Formats: sequence, structure tokens, C-alpha cells
Amino acid sequence: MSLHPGNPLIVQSDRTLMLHTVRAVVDDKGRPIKDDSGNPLTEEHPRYAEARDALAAFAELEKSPDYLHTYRITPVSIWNAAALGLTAEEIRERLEDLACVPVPKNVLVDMTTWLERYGCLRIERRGERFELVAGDADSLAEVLSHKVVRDLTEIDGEGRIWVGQLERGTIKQALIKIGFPVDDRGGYLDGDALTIELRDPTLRGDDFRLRPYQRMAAEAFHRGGSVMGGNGVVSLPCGAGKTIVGLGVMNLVGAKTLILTANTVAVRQWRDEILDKTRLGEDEVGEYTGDQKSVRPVTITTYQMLTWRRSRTGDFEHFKLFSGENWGLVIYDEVHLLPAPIFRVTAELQARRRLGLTATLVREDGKEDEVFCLIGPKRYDVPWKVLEGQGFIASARCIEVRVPLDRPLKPSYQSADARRKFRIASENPGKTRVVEHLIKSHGGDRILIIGQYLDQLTALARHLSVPLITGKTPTAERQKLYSAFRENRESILIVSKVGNFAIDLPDANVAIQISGTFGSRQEEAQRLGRILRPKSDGTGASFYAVVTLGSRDQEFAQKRQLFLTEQGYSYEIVDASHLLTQVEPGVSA
DNA sequence: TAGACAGGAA
DNA sequence: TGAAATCCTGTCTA
Repeated sequence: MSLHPGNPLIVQSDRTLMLHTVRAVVDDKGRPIKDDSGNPLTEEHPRYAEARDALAAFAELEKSPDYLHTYRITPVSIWNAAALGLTAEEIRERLEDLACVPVPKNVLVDMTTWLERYGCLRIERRGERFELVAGDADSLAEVLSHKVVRDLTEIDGEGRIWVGQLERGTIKQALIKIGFPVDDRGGYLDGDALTIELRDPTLRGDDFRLRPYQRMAAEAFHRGGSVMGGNGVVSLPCGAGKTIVGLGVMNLVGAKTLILTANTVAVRQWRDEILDKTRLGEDEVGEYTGDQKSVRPVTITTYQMLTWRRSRTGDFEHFKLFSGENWGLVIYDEVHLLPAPIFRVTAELQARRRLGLTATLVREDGKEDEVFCLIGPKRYDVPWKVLEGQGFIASARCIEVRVPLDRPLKPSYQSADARRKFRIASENPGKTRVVEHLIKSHGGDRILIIGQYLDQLTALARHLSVPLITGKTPTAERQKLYSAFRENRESILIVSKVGNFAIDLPDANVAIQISGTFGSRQEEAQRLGRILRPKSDGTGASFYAVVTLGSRDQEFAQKRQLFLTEQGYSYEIVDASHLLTQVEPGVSA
């Protein structure tokens, strides 16, 4: 091992990892150098970026204040690594190579135990039945000590454990909850065959060409797991062409396909893409929504369609879409949004090939383990910064602008409870002046202002005389504003949470976020995604998060940034106190 | 028969 | 932690 005091990583026995992002600048005698005001000078730690990328494969970033980032090793993070073929030995080597103090033994032991548990239990097909097989007797005994496992299985005279066909998913859910992710080798039903050829929309006769990473993602999925054909998740940034990966997989699988999406706009987009980039005809691609219920060899529907019930206790009337056709592939678009009831159906779908697509596999409800065992492990991802380096997504600067709370609000802020505090700080009117300043410094740019609270957005829209789009804005009105923005008749647009879902929102190169959902990492990533489409002139994009200095707003902003920090983005911090003193000479910072 | 809108669900 | 957005169905209007 290469323990070096200059290394950036500390592994602690509670399985948290502390990563130094910077180090002190020293002179040739090893003494810290200070700047003019007497503060020690710092520089980015030379092994920080390397360490960040190495840890991303098997740990989750938990906190990212300026100097010391905290990661945690969790079972799911280890199992995803295992599914990608990483061994305990390789993880140990990475940790020891980066650590500046010895790695606690218990961490290595825990990590190895978890890693070995992946694949320790297997589901094998025996004719028409499924058997649960264990690599060793101890695991088997441990698993069978749980009532929920005994209830879901049947043990015959020889002590063999049988799983019913419909229980195949349920048992995997139960086992992962007690720490045993199962390697399901039960195989897949092929579904009705359907030839799905890709084509280049411009060069007639040529094959449509996938970008290298899209091809690799589709192939990694198709080859993934111990049974050929595939189930699992592909994770790529917004704007990197996840739909194309879906088409690539459909082409490889070559069977009737059911596609589930988050909303009807996405349904139409999938349909357009399929008709544009494959040789399937109009009559082979169906839309199953409130408007139109046509079931075709390729059918696209929404999660809400499938989870719709007449009343709280009624049946899920559209579930029959799953069983009514012999699907060979089910695609879950935006799999991080998968609603709980869909897990139930998905549990029964373990015999179908399943592809999940997402930009951010993190879920704020902690159901990563359900996605892991019911859809499958992560088969492919690329750090966002890597795609940026290759020019497939625009380069982006992230800037956190801190602005003091307006004086008059301070008393009510101090006496408020935690959640009122967040709301007051989020809606801080001081943010308005920062927004004005940013707009001025981005003359000629296309700016999206994104926020969470309608009152705040309405006030800002009135103040700036800029159009506002919320959930209440009728579709026709939205389309009108979108095209005005697209054609540069409007250069600024204010959007509420519609911006999180509206995939038809036009591209911009500047996004200013003035408030957001508590600590949602996912939302932050989606919003950055709004400006990541590569610009024709190759210029970069800017993402501003405007937060109230020293408030709950600022705390949650840090949580929100975690995912993007993992992906290699770093936030520049700007103190905007001076903006306020400029405008209001009476108020000091 | 299409569009607009209200109401309920999660 | 709570606010906001979505979708589906059914009904009404023209």
C-alpha cells in the first residue's frame, strides 16, 4: 500500500470517506503562504479530481462544503459497483492508494461482505419453475430465518427452495431489504418478434449512427447480467440522447416494446423519434394516453395512465396493458420518477427485458434498492464532465450567488420555525436585485429564471416585465411563449416547477435559479440540464443558484449540489452583498 | 367530434 | 418538513 501523508482521503470506521478538495500552499521550507489579508493560500488538491472519479464508482457523496467532501459507502452503491464488475480487491486498492491514514479493517470487511452477497443467492430456472439457490449454507440459513422469505417460498422434502412465477419479483424485493441482492438467472420471455431497424434520417439507405457512448450503453445493457439479453439502468445527462439509447436497445432486442414515460409530451417525443429514426411505420407505433388508446407493436404510455384508479380503493384499470400483449421489452423513461404502484406491476414483470433510463439515478425517497432489484443494476453511465469534454453537451459554469436577507425580514425569520425559515429565505426580495444585475451582465443571452413559489415568481415577473409560465398557463399560451423565446422575440422567460417536467422548453444558455425544492439533487440536475444542449457557436452556459446568505436556503442549496459535484462540477461562490449596498446606500452588509 | 374545464388522485 | 404540477375522466358547449 502507498500511504502518503499528502494524499487527500481519510476512510473512517463508520464507512464515511473524507476527501480533501484543497491543500495549503507552502513555501520551500514547508510553511504556509498567506495572502495580503493574512489568510492561508490554498489550491485544488492535485489528486482531488482523480479521487472524485474513483469514488463515484462505489460511494455516494453526502456533503460537499468547500474543503472537505464526505462520501458514504452504502450497500446499494457497492452492489451497483459489483454489477459493473468491480471487485473488492480493486476497491481496496483504490482506497489505499488515495488514503493518507490507514484504512480501517472493518470497512474493508463490511465492503467485502456486501460485495460477496451480490450473486451469493441466485434464482435458477428449472423447467417451468424457479429455484432459489445459495452459494453457501450460512446465507441460506440466514435468509430462511426471515418469515417474509419463508412465506414467499416453498421448501420441498429435499430442502430445495421454490419460488412461484409471480413471486419472482416480490422475493427479490424482500431479500434486498434484508441485505441479499439476488442474481436472477431465470431468463426472459422473448416476446413477439419485431424487426426494428435504425435509419439515418438524412442519408437514405444508410444505417442511423449512434454516438459511441450511446452504442456502448445499448450494448452494455444487452450484454449485462448473467443471462444474455438484459435488464438494468442506463444513466446519461439531459440532452445526451437517452431516447437514442432506447432505440438502440429496441434494435438489439427486436421485439414488441412497451415504453413508459413521465408525461404526454414525452410520449409524443418518443413517437416522433421512433418514426424519424427507425423504419417502423405509423401503424406500428401506438400512443396509449387519455387522448388516444391505441395498442400497437410499439406502444408508449405514461406512468399516470397505468396508476390511474377511479377511486382510492378501485382497481388499476389500465394494468391490463402489461399482460394484454406479449412484450419482449419494457422501457422505463426517467426511471427515477417511477411511482410506487408501478413497482408492484414491475415485480410481476420479471420475465420481460427491462431498460431504465435516467439522468440522475438518485431518488429522494430512498427507493434505489427497489429500482436495483426490480429493474436492475446500473449497466452504464458516463460522468457529465466527460461528455462535456467530448463536446456532446455544453460546458457549464455553476455559480452560487449569496445574498443577505432583507433587513425588514430578519425579525420574522429569527422567530420562525424551521420550515417557515426556509420559505422566508427562499423568497428573500433581495434576490430580485441580484437577478437584475445578472440579466444586465448577460445582455444578448437567452435566460431562464426558475423558481418554486408562485407568489415570488409573479412578483418578479411583474417587476421585470417578463412573461411567466406556470402550471396554470394553458398549453396554447405556453407554446406561444416557447416559440417567442425560440425565435428570440423574448430573451427572458420565468418558469415555475413546470420547468422540471416540460421537455419542450426551449434551449437557453443562462439559467438563474431563485428557489427550489428542499434538498432535491435531482431537481438541480434537471435544471442544469436545461442549458446543456451544445451551442452552435460552442460557447459555454452559466447556471446561477441565488441563495440567501447564512440561511436554511443556503444549507439546502448545498444538498442540492451534491449530485452535480459528483459529476465533476464545482460551484464558484459569489458574495452579492455589495449589490445591495449599491442600490440601497442605507443598508450595510 | 373537438375543445375547454372541473374534480379527484397521489 | 410543503408547494406545485401532472394526468385521467367525465361533462358541457358549439
